[in-house]
Amino acid sequence: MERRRGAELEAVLLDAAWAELMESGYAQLTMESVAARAQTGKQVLYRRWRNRAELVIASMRHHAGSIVENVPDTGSLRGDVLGVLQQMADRFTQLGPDTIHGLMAEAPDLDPEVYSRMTGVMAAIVKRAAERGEIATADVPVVVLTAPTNLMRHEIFFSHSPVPSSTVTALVDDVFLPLVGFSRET
Amino acid sequence: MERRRGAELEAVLLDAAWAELMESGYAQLTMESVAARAQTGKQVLYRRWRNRAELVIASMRHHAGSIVENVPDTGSLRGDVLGVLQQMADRFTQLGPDTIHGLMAEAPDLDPEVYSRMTGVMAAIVKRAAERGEIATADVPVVVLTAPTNLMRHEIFFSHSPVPSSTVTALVDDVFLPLVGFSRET
DNA sequence: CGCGTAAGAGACGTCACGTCTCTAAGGAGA
DNA sequence: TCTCCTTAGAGACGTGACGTCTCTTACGCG
Repeated sequence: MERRRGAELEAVLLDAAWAELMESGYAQLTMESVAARAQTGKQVLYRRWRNRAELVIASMRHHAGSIVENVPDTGSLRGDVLGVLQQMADRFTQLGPDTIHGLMAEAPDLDPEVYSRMTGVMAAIVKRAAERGEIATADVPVVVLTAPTNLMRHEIFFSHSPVPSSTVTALVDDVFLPLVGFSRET
Repeated sequence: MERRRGAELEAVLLDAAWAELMESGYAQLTMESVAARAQTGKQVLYRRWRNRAELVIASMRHHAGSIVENVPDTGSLRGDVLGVLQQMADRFTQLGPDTIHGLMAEAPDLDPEVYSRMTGVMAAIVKRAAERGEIATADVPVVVLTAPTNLMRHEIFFSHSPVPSSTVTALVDDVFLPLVGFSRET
């Protein structure tokens, strides 16, 4: 019997967790079920992660890169913001609300850094827009900068169904753009 | 031994659940602990609520009335919106994030109605403001109407500490009022 | 005054948790 | 090539809470 080790084994574990998550959802995912799917023992999991939440978070990170490394650059402010929000929507509707809520409940110390990340992304987008002259200034209150991503996150968390794209465009056109003094033409 | 019944007993149960929630938090609250505190058996709880989440929600409703029944009327748009947001903040910082997240995770069908409720509250406030002439029109996109309360809810859920009042005022002054075309004087 | 509903109490089976223990694989070093 | 040491693979184990069931007994209703 080939015995897996190190990084190879770890990848198998994370894949097993991801598969379990996609197939049965967070509530059904147990350390036992992941171990069984990976054809190993629970101890192998507990050696690496302290609990279910950490395992699942690691598996999410393993499975998909971060939005931060993939900031859209469409050439227009509107396009960029839509791109970011759409990425968030896609990312999380894949998971479903029960995973999100479960994780929140079990991982009290889920990086606050994760949330502030989006602030940086939005700041970059706004800066570019200002340089292009689309808007007057990149000097925008933080609360405005984070409004679209926060509202998006709110939708994701509280709507029990995938976020419709009409909501995404409304967030951009009726909330964000007006706030940064972007006058709509068309 | 006096045997409690009906509404009297129910109140005792809800109070016990609330006390347990305040004292130990949602994670520590078990059907057993509530039953013990109320000096009764688990069956009495299960006869009324299907699970922990339903019990806790009932206990929250029992303990504090709804914001809807208490819409602020300060005479100014700004004051009214601040009032609503502050009520939300107070309400939920009392509970703590673990209760919120726990409930979300365990009560998948937590009334969507609960969220849309706030839309009505905000609509009423805006309507009054329009009638007073503070703003040009009460015809505001839903996404704008719900922006402040949704952002507030977002803060409550994701900040692990009480929401500072500076955030509350920023939401009103930098996001909501500009969106409804309220020009700040001072 | 007798009946029926539900309170009070707790036993019970189940499930997943997280810990522990044991055997054996297979890489590193001599 | 042999030995040692880490750790994979497997599963037993104790614990805690769940939600169900059962039993006795209080008490409101007719």
